[in-house]
Amino acid sequence: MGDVNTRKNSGTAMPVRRQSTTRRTAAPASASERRDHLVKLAAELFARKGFQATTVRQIAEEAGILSGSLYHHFDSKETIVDEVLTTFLDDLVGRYRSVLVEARDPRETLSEMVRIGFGTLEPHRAAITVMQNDWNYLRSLPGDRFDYLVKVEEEVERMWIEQIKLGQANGMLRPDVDPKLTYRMIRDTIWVTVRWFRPGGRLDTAGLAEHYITILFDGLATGERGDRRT
Amino acid sequence: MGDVNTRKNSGTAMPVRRQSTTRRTAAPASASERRDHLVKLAAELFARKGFQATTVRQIAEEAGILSGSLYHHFDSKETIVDEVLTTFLDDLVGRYRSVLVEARDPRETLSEMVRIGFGTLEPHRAAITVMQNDWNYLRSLPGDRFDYLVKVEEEVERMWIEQIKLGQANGMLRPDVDPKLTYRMIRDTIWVTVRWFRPGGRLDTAGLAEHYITILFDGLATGERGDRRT
DNA sequence: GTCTATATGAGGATAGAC
DNA sequence: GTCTATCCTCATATAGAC
Repeated sequence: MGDVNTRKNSGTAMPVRRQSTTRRTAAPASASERRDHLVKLAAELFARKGFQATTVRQIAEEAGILSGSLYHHFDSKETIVDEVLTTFLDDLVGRYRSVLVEARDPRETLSEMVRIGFGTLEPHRAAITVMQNDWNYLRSLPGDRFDYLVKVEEEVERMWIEQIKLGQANGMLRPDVDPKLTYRMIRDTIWVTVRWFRPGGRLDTAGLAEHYITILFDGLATGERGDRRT
Repeated sequence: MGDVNTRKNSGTAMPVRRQSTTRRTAAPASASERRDHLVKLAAELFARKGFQATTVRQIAEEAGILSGSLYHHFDSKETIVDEVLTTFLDDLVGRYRSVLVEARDPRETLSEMVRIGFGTLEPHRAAITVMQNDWNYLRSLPGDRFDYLVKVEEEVERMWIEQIKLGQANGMLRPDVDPKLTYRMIRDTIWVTVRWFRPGGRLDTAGLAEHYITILFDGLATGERGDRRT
């Protein structure tokens, strides 16, 4: 104990930050890279088997070391999953923000946000999976370590809902849908895709995004209520 | 061991059945009821904490007995979760089938299927949650015990896709969306709702269903591409 | 930075008394 | 049908040598 271990939870309110590790002197970088590599390996295992079902022994084995050695890099298994999630969330929120500062019309902004969501699927597949499957469990752990999950979630929700309301206010979106409910459906639809999305399938994430945007804005119906069967 | 324990996995191909317990003689029914009650308690815990994070001791405690006593009713923790899931899936598939035999126009049938999905949210909230969160883990267990999850999943997928294709064939649904992809989006949107749906909120499940059906068929857009910003 | 060795605890499951 | 008592395994984490 007492090593390079805990890299996070220095913040309090705005939890999404980090990524630029605050490198002290002219550090060798390899330490950080090694750590990142371990986190990646762990993330894959967490995604495949679930956080709890993944043992530190398995993580170590994957890295070609013994479980005890892992504790030179991390002070606990929780710290690892913590880093998996914050890395993803930092990236996600950063992307959202950069779209929002450009402030186009709400429909275009919302489409862009959908594209961002699907766009994170590939680089952050493991993290998203962990978030989906282990959210409840992590939130149920004693302590406030994973409170930031809810914080980030709330910030993202505000971003989406604001755009939806803007769209309704200027007449581009139908006024009779509930903004919050609509947001949740969009959100869920995007993230849950990690369950079945595999790179190299018929559609890439960009294709997925456009497909979804089409249905979302224009609906499945053609307008015809006819039935000519054939 | 060697009791009333294993109640399932007698079948091979068509996995969804059971519920009518094949009561041998004129059994007291309370045995079955007791068992069902225990399954319900366990389901709630599984849903809240995750299958693995839930210990048999917790389940027993919830029931006011000791963990050893649980093994009078079930031969393993897996058997319990198994029963949680099959109970739900039996009901779900049964409901789908009864809609499909009535064969109305595809749009109406699809709407009805959406209603069914949301309709299971309340009675089967715990089971659906478990299925969402622990699917990967259960599937990763050694043995073929949970293979039926995939079997049922495939059957349900066929039902949906057939209706979507019918709708496209007779001109009611836009032909330029991918049926399988569309099905998945619908499916995911419905089930993932268990994450946040709580009975007694602003909308009941029927309201949720109508809200979603509206968006799904008619889309979010009004047609106007204008911006009057008020 | 990794190893060996091990503390420490918890979990699933069993046997047999009541 | 439940309890007591307990087995066995496997988990996270630690201490200190190399």
